[in-house]
Amino acid sequence: MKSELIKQSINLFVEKGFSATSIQDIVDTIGVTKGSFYYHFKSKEALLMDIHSHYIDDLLRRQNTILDTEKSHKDKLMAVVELIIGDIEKQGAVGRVYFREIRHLKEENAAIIRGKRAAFRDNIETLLAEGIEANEFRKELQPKIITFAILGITNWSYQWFNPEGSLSVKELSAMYTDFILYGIHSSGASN
Amino acid sequence: MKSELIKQSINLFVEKGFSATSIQDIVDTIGVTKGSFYYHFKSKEALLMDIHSHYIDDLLRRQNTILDTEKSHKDKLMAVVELIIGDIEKQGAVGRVYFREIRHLKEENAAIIRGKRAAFRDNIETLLAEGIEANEFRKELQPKIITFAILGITNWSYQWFNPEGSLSVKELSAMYTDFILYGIHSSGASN
Amino acid sequence: MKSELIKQSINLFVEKGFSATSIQDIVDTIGVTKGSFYYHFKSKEALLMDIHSHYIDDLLRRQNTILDTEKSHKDKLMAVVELIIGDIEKQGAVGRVYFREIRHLKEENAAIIRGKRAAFRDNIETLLAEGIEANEFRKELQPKIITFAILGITNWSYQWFNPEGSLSVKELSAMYTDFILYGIHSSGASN
Amino acid sequence: MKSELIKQSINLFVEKGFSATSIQDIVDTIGVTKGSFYYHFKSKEALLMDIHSHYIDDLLRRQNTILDTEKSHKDKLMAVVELIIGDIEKQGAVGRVYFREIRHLKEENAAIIRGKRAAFRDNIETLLAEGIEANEFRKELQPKIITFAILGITNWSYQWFNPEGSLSVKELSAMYTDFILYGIHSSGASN
DNA sequence: GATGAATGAGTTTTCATTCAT
DNA sequence: TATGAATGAAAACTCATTCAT
Repeated sequence: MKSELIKQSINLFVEKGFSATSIQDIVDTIGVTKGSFYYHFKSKEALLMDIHSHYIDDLLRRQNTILDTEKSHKDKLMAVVELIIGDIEKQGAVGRVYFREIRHLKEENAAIIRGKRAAFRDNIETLLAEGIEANEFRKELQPKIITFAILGITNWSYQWFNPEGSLSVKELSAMYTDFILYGIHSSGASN
Repeated sequence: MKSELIKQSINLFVEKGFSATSIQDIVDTIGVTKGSFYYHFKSKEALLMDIHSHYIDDLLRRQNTILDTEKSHKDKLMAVVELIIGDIEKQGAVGRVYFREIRHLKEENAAIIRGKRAAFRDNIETLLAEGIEANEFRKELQPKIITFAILGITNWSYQWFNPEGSLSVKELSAMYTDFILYGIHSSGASN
Repeated sequence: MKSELIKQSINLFVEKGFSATSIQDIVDTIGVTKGSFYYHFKSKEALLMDIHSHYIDDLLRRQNTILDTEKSHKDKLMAVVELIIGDIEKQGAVGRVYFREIRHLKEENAAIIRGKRAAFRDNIETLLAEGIEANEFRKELQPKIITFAILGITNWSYQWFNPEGSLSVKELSAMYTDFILYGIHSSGASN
Repeated sequence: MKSELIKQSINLFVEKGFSATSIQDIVDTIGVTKGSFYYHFKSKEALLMDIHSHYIDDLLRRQNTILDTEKSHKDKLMAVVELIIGDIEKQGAVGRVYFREIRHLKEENAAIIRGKRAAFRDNIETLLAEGIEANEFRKELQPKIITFAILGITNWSYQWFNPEGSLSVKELSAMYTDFILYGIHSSGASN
């Protein structure tokens, strides 16, 4: 029931936004009462924090697995891009909430999430820096800025990409990987 | 006074979000009463629409100037990237509202804005398609998808880039242009 | 209208207690809406503070007048006792709220009221001390403790005394003055 | 466990008031669940009634012992004053609840408690009347009113007296007995 | 142009109580 | 005896909007 509340609230948050979604809206979708909601969550903000925590924790765990498993820096980067974009299929809605609603967490919680977001970003930045060192990526790149560019590409796709359309998640990942790589690869040649 | 209301509301919308900002919050910052607000705006949503309209109209106008003025497709693309990123300096706050709060427009108005957004996007898509045709860009690219990638890079920068930091708007534009070009340019070589 | 809200809320607070009285209860008695209440008061606690402030400020002002006007310490004390008890007639309800509900003020406000209560008490204590000095009252008394005893007598009367019964406010004051005096007067003889 | 619930609830009622204390607050202090509470008490009001009943029954029993044991009316009165004030030490918290929260009993129970309060008061009134008859106290006193004065003195002390301060319960009783006596005693002379 | 007062519908949250296990 | 989950009613408070002046 708690997980049902989370699931439905995510859909509503995507559709109407966090502030514009009322507890009443949420409980109505599964036919329980507001009291029930507050049995499971201390507050509306606590629910939002729950959503954010689970999402980024899961993402970080899988990112670490990739970094431990893949061999070349290029492969690592490709896998991370696929990780983010691949999620649109199963967790697109959560992702949209995650990218959009962090400002409705109270400062204390926002700081925790921002810390984890930074860790996720730092992992990419380090990956780029090491790839440059290893001559896999272009020397003149600034890892920090390129990291933001890559995240812009992947994260923005949550705003427009419909995985049920004619383009699959796999195909989009491939295109974006190609786009990113042949901008940062030390040789400028395409495949 | 109307423009003062717009200016202050933009700041508040950035800080707290549209839903979480009350008319009272807005009028308090300039020391007038709610009645005054309703003399100038029909509703809270009308104010939001006003902000959206001016922003996208201005952007479209400048984009068209670029498309009419610049020569090569490469130069056109570079200028459009600079247009978006350069705006962070003077209109960063409006941009953040524009990217974030469209879902609080009523459907009728949202449709208008979505139309103009699509026009802005289509212009880039067309530019890419023509660039491919003209052999300036790689043949195998899908203009529509690459457009989203480019917009991801530029629009996402509104979320993190601080133009008062050590990196200037000019420098960021240059880096991103380079990053984009040498991923889409038919020759893979960097400058 | 603001004063009407205060008046009715006092009656309800006496009857049901502060916590058990809802804003709805209050506004219902004068047929306005909750919104109106919150236009005039920032919160329920602010209303309670308003009641407390006015009551004690008025009391202190009148106590000071007495201390400045009356001649002997005995007369001053009698007048203060009459002040407190006499108020039951016109402000009995406010007094009952004042004595009972201070713990529902937020700490910040409670401290202010406690300060003024202490001032009122200190004035009596000083009066007693000076009366002892002047040989009007018994030497062995501890002014501080006797002050509490006197306040106990007068304040407790708000809990049981009905000024519309067979005993008038004047008569009660006289009885209590007599009771107090011939316990503290240096001669133990009654009149 | 039942007695533990009573003990902790008394502390909370003193601190926050009956209405402002939730069942959750109570059970949290001893680490059980609300269900447990309702195994032991039919309702929140039943708990309050339990507290009131035990307190006044105990007080009445001890008052009767005093009335049966002590010889002179003066001694009886002194012992009753000591009884009330002495309780601040061991049962100060219950007393504060008892004086303050009677209005949260349902009418049926409030009537029972009011009856017992009246009995306690009547015993003092009778004691005074007999003392007057026996020439121990002043003829012109109205026993009923003086009873309220005495109760005012003693009961009010629950609002300010800290038995852990520099003044002991014994000392306070002595002072108040002296204060009361040499106001009502037929001879006006102090000890 | 601007204000002050009011509204009504809605918001988040609390809480005494119940009950199957 | 005790718990965990749920309820329903009500609480305090907010807020976009209106309107007479």
